[in-house]
Amino acid sequence: MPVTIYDVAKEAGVGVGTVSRVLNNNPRVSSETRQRVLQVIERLNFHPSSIAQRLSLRKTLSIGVLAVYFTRPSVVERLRGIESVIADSEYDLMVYNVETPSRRDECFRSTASSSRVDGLIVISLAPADEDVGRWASAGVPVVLVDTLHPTLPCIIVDDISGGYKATEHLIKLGHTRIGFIGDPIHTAFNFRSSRDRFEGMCRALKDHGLAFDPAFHQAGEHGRESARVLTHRLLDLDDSPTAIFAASDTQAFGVLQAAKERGIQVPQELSVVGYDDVEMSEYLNLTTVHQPLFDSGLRSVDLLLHSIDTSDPAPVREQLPVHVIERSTTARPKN
Amino acid sequence: MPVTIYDVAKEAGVGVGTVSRVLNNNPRVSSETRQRVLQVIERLNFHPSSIAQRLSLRKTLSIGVLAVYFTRPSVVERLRGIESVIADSEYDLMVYNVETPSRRDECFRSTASSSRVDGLIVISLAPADEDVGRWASAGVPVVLVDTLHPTLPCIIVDDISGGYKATEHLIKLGHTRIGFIGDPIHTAFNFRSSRDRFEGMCRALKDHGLAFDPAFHQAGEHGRESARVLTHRLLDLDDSPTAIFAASDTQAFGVLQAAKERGIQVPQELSVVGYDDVEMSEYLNLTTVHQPLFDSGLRSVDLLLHSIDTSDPAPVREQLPVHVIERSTTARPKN
DNA sequence: GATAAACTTGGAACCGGTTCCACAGGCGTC
DNA sequence: GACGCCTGTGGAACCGGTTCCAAGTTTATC
Repeated sequence: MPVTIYDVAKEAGVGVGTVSRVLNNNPRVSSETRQRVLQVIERLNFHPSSIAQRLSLRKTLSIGVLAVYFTRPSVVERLRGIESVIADSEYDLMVYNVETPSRRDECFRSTASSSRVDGLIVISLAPADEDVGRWASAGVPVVLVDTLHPTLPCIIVDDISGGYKATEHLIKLGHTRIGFIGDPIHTAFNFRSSRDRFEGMCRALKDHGLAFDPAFHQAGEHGRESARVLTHRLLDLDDSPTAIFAASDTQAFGVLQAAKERGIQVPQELSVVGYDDVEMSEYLNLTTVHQPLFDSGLRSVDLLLHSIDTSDPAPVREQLPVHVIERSTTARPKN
Repeated sequence: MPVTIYDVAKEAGVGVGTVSRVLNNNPRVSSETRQRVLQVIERLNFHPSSIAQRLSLRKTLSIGVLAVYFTRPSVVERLRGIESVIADSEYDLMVYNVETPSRRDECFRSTASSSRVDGLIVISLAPADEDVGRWASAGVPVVLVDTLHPTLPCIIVDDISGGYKATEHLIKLGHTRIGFIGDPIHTAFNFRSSRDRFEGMCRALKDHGLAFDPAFHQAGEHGRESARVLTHRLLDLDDSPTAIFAASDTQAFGVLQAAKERGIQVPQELSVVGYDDVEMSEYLNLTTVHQPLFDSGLRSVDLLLHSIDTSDPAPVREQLPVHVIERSTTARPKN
């Protein structure tokens, strides 16, 4: 039987309004009364029911984060950025992990029904106009990370530019036959990062007057093992690439594995560039494209909190910088 | 201005009780009335306020997870196990990340104040009797993972046995000079896993009649870089170890790095065993002790849900099995 | 000493659900 | 036709806070 504000009021000989004012540091309470109430609160070990507060304030005091595959290193890093801001706020963090389209739809729907969350951050999932409409009519502010929608604030990195820079790095080293390993063009979640990185690669090739051999584009399920298999396919080609750009570090690790299995020296015989700069990349000395994952999470919460406070869903589009980190998996080609 | 149950009741020409009964599939409603109410709900696009439900039911419908360093691969894997069960339940998942003792204390306290969460899972953090008392008096069921308390249900792996098995594996290969790299004896969070793994190691040595050289015990801040430095210290010794057991895979990676820096061949000149079997270990062919991280999360939610439903906080102590996975970082010593 | 202004305070109404109680009406039984 | 039982329904009370309004008290002003 928990202690309520009424118990405190009766015990202190005051009204509930006064107790509430004390709880909320409202200055319109005499310091004498405040002291008395505080003592009773202490003595009865009273803690206000946060559920009742939420109902009364019509705020849920929680922020939802909707992530795909939240165990992937890049997502974890974003989550850490998000958590670091929320921990210092009055909000709680609710995590929804999505691994299937049906679960995604369910989450999109349930977060739009009123009073689940005060705000929502969606990572790497592209909502349909219909979903956006539901959130809008439920009055739930939403910020997107690593994905776009015309009417919502978005935090993105310029994947096209990232792909461009990675490729340019290889071209400047002297590579002309560059392979690509990425996600399938059409994924269940319609991810665009791998596509955009490839697009950036194509532009860089074109700008430097290089042709792209369609056989050099290999796509398969995201993951190390799949990338390993695809790499073997690339290296089986007659005029195989001297460098491979992988759409993620995880996939780059698969490339390195395949090279090792064939006894191919990296970087002497094959250069490899990844994308994300996850923690393990430094350890494995992988040349990769660094993107500010932690910061992307951080900024998304900033935007969201601002959007909640001002109910001003300015469709900001914030683009964070990327740059190539040169380590030891890239070098001039042998000849 | 959201639609409430009163709007629905008025529109359908029934009482609020009837609407509530329809919402909760209470059979004591004539099918004719039910149809009418459902139509109105559909037409007004009514979604019950989950906050109001929570207040009324006196349940928060959410489960808290309190984790230290939730970006560590081993913690992430546990979280994934937890999330997979909660996603199928009626509960929401609230994540609290702890990186400092003061944040830990704040979280311990806030989760104990009533009506924050219906249940709590604590990962790797040892609560004091005082904290346990607060949760008990607030009526919040708690399950511990990877840590112990006499009056709470706990999911643990037997770290002593894990350390024993890892060491025995090395001894059977013929190693007699085995180094250890682990966390400091006293950490801010009083982690016991590293200590226990070392304890298991000592027992294995003793059971096989081997002495342990105190200089072979190196402890430092958890992390790859620190482990790398400590490894150099071990290898600088006159009679340096032929094998090193690291208290975690992350630390084992640091050991491998130091060996590489010295041009020491693994496993020919140095055997290395890790602990956790995180995803990267398979890739790096690290011999390690596998512990069922995903399952530990899974089981903890099972126990917690049971505890919530029956309010029977049976202080179960469930111990999950561990075993050595032999890969290519261990071999017979050179001589 | 009358009046206004400022400061405190109590408590009803409200947030939006759930649940229990009372009651109406239909039906079967003796 | 008196009684009991079952089904369906309305609505008040309740969960535990916040907030607004009215009223009481004190202080300032002339």
